[in-house]
Amino acid sequence: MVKPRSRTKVALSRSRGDYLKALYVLAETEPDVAPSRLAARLAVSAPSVTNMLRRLAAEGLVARSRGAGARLTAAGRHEALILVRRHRILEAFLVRVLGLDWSDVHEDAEVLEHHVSDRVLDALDRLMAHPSEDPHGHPIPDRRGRLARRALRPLASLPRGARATVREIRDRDRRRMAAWKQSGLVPGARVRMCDVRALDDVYEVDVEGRRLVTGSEGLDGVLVEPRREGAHER
Amino acid sequence: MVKPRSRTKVALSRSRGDYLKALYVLAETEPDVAPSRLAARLAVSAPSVTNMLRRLAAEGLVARSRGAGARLTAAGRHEALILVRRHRILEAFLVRVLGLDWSDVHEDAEVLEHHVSDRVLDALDRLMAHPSEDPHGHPIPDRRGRLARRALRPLASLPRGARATVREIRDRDRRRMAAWKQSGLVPGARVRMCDVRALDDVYEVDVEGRRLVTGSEGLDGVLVEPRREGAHER
DNA sequence: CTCGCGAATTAGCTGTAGCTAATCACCGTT
DNA sequence: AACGGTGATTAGCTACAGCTAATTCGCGAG
Repeated sequence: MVKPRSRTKVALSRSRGDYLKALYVLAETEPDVAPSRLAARLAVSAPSVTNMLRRLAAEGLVARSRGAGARLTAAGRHEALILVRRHRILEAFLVRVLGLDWSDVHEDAEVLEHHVSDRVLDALDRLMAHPSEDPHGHPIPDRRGRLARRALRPLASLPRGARATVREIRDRDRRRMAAWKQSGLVPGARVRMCDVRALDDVYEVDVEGRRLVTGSEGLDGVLVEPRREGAHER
Repeated sequence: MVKPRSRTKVALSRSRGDYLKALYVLAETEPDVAPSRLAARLAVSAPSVTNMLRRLAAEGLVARSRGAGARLTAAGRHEALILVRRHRILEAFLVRVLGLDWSDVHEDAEVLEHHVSDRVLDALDRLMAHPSEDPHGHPIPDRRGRLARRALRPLASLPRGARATVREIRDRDRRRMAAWKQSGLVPGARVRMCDVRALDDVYEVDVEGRRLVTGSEGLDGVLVEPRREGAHER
């Protein structure tokens, strides 16, 4: 097909981008990403990972030190963030403009992020007046790939009685996402941790007035920003 | 990568779709499309065309009779029309919603038509209240691939003094398209053929009150619908 | 210090879709 | 009827990105 130029600004292939994004995401929990983790996340075989990492390393996008997995270089991280930006702008568009379901737009954005031109992306961004967050509450990196960093904590980590506001929903499974949406756990929702029984792994959370009782697994991926006591009660 | 299943509804690859669309368009001037014409239009080599036609024939999308070029089967024509529908809906979106330039959206639509899901396409269509034409005046096939056929004629074929309304702008070159836009030759524009000097290949056309003098080449691709004399003067 | 296990890598294939170079086929002249 | 030229096809390669099977590496246990 067409020749994908070397160093120049010619947009990576679908696969390359997916690897970079996965490296970016997985690096959050562990900076050195093992090939096996990449293979699992991308649903490809281990040899495929080895191969692709070799290519990406040759292009200066990832660094590999023997025995210590792979990590993004500055250039690689930049590429990843550009893709994250595209993804989130697209998700915002799909939900806010096209009215598609919040919990269901990931796949479409995943495909389109690799194919939409900068011109179209900018137009989408403009149409929405440059949103700062996607529909799941994730901040959108700016045009240069800079990301506002926020101090959020898992909902399950709130002490009994604490109030907070849901800020981000992190998950790749639309079924769980749909369930959260159902129970009101959406960005902006105000919550209060009513009861924590860590031994039984049971959490009782007040979500905008409705009572949610669930195990910690059912809260995994919901990030909140604690609210001061005495702030305006809803 | 992923396995592109056989007969089932799994959307053709980028290349396959491009061949089908080219066959569809080229068949308008000559039903049997010679491989060389395909090669020229798609900017690929002759052997590549032979190869791809073999594959498409094996899938029942094109028919090849020795010595007589290729033509779409009913199935192939349907696929082509579905792509045409996607393309035109996308162009309409890019212009009407995103405000991109009329003469400049072809390339983006060309890429996106292969990657947008039906769900998103339908949402775009809905957002625009199911447009019947794209920004160049081309009718949009319906969901089943049926296309309203219209009787239009080339602007250059109008006799001296005839009045008409521009309906379609057919061209793949954005420079020419931009030039037409500049001179007012856009779908809906009312024109009158003031003078034809066929020998010198000079045409003088009144476009919404402005005088345009050009050779026939400068009008090629502008299709009009003649207006009755005595219809309401502008 | 060696063994074995699991993770990583190498070897070698598959499929898509492009390419060039070489060959073949048909058609109109002479 | 033979010849040449245009255009189509075959042969054989390249690149990407995946795969399985086989091999190697590194590290902890004995």
